[in-house]
Order: sequence, then C-alpha cells, then structure tokens
Amino acid sequence: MRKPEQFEKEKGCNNNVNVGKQGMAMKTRKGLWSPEEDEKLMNYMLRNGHGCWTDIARNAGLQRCGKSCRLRWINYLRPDLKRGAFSPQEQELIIHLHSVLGNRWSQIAARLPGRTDNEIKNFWNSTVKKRLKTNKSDVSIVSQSDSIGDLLVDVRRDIIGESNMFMSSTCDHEIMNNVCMDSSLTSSTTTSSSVHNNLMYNMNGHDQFGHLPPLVLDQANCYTNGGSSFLNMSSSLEQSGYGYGDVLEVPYMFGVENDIINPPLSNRVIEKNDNVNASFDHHQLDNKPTYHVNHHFNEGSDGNMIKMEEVVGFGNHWPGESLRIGEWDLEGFFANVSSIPYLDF
DNA sequence: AAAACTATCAACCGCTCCGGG
DNA sequence: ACCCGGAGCGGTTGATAGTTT
Repeated sequence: MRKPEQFEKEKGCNNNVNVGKQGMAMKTRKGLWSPEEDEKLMNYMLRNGHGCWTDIARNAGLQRCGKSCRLRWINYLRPDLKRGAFSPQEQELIIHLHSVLGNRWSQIAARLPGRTDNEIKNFWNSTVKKRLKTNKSDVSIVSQSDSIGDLLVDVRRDIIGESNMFMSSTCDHEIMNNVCMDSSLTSSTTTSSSVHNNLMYNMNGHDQFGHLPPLVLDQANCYTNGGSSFLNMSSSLEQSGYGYGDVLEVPYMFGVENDIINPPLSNRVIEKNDNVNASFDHHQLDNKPTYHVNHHFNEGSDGNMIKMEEVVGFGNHWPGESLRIGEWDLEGFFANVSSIPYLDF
C-alpha cells in the first residue's frame, strides 16, 4: 500500500501528464485513493462511461494520472467486482488456468468474472507460489515419480484444504483429467518449428537456449486411461516438432522457482492408426460438466499427418463454450503452438 | 506488552503494443 | 517509416494488518 497524500510530477505515467486549464502540467497525486477521490471517479464513470483515461482524470476533477484512474477503476471501483476471498472453485480454476496460460494474469482474470488480474496475481504470488516454495523438497520427490498430477493435487490440497469437495476422493481423478484436458487442447504437430512462450524451437526441438519445449499430453490416451494415474499417460506424451510414429526420449521439464527438475526420461510412441474422426465425451462425476474433444487428422503441407483437436467445452468450467480464453484466440494459437500442463512458477 | 516476523494487497513502474498523424 | 500518446500488461514495492515469539 502506498502513503496517501503523495504528490509527484508525473513519472512512469508517460501517457498522463495532467494538464490544467491553462495548459500547465499539474502535479498528480500518488498513493492510496481517498474516499472522495473514489467517489469522484465512480460518479464520473457511471455518468459518462469509459473514454480516454487522461480525459477522465481531468474531467472528473482528479489530480491523478489517467493510468492511476484506470487501475483504480479496474481493480477496485468497477461495479461488477467480486469482493472477498477466492472460493475453492475459483482457486481451483486459477491453478488450472495457470497451468495452461502461465503468468498471463489478464487472460486468467478474463475467465473469472468479477476478479481482476491484480487480485489473481497477488493470490498466486502469495499463496500458491509460497506454498510451492515450502514444499520444494516434496516437489523433487514427486517429480522423481513422474507425477506432476500428484504435485498439483498436493498443492491444491494445501491451498484449498482436505475437506473441500473439490479435493474429495474423486477429485484426484478429476484433476488428472482436467490437467490432461488442458494439455490436449494445445496438442498439435504442425511445422518444423513451433512457438511456445515466445520461444522458437528448431528441428531438434530445442529453443535458442538449448531447452526442450514443454510436453503435451494426448487427450485420447487420457480418456482411455480414465485418468487413473499420470504415469499411465506418459506413453501419450507428445512433443511439438516431431512427427507421429516417432519414438522419442523426452526429458520431463518441471520448473519451480526457476529450478528445472529432470525426472527420468519417458518414451513416447504415437501411433498413426488412430487417424479417424473421434469424439470424446468425457462425462465427469456428479454434476461436473462435460467437455468434448473431436479428434481428426489433416494432411499438412509437408505430407505429414497433423492431429487436429477441436475442443468444445473446457475442463469442468465452461461446458459448451467455444475454446476461447479472454481475448486470446486459443483456437488460432493452438493451431501453431504446443504447451503442457506444467506449473510455471 | 512489545518486538519481530509474515502475509496481504493496493498501487506504482517500466515496458510493449497499437492506432493515428 | 517514424513519432507520439493512450491503453494495457506483468513485475515489483512497500504499508499495514495479523501472527508469532
């Protein structure tokens, strides 16, 4: 939190040197917002709606930069904001989405109505990250058993609590499926190079730093294995940049606090014989929604078969919803990018 | 009771992206 | 093509509240 009553010539707000009536640059307030300031901004926004934030700051009679007004509105004053602690379901979802999106807080926030990216970021950095740090020794043990899923379960259990419905006896199973679902969404084999997290991977599957890209799990195997254990899914690991039918040794990467842990290698055999259009209805237990994955194969420009997955519904959160997270067109993104269910702390 | 420590979270900072001139 | 300003994002800071010693 910041001290109220701070005044400073604009710095860092490149877009919002507040200009007074005489065209003179005004000093703008910094620090905590007073109730009066909140009221001014709230009233102005409700009357006039969105516009240029610099103008809003000026017209609302605030000695704040537009950037500060925007932040205050988005993070605190917006009428549709939820208050209070994250529900277990929200926590679950945050962890879930982070495994797919990484630190794209705004994208994650877009999937949690009434929550802000700042809120989620704070939650992650304080609660989840810290928890992981505490359990670092456990992490290495878990990783040696090749079970990211177990780790996820551990983390979730730590955060959400044993007694929670989501962590009930059926939960591990479900989480595994969700993890698998996430990864499957990203599964594609496209060109000789692919992009992950803004890194380019060469023909050998290494990025410019010599790292292998994250792994991708195959939804079909996840489904058929019933999510019984993560280990069972190792045979379905895919790595972008390789063709089907390849047998690869893939080091498993798992990052915690910048540590990369390399558990035993896993082999992967992808059969070409599942070149059929298949539809998977994964009916969850109880009233958990259903998601659908349509698998089919298209022939790529290089003649190799490209596995295509169309996902309708996402995890257990948005049944029937098209695959779109926030403003990020994942369908387009996934057409070119591979990802994994990994924790990226 | 007080000091030390820890957790939380509002807000700032610096950066990138994008559109308009 | 370049510059500029606005918008938005992710990382970080630091005040304060809560907890432990």
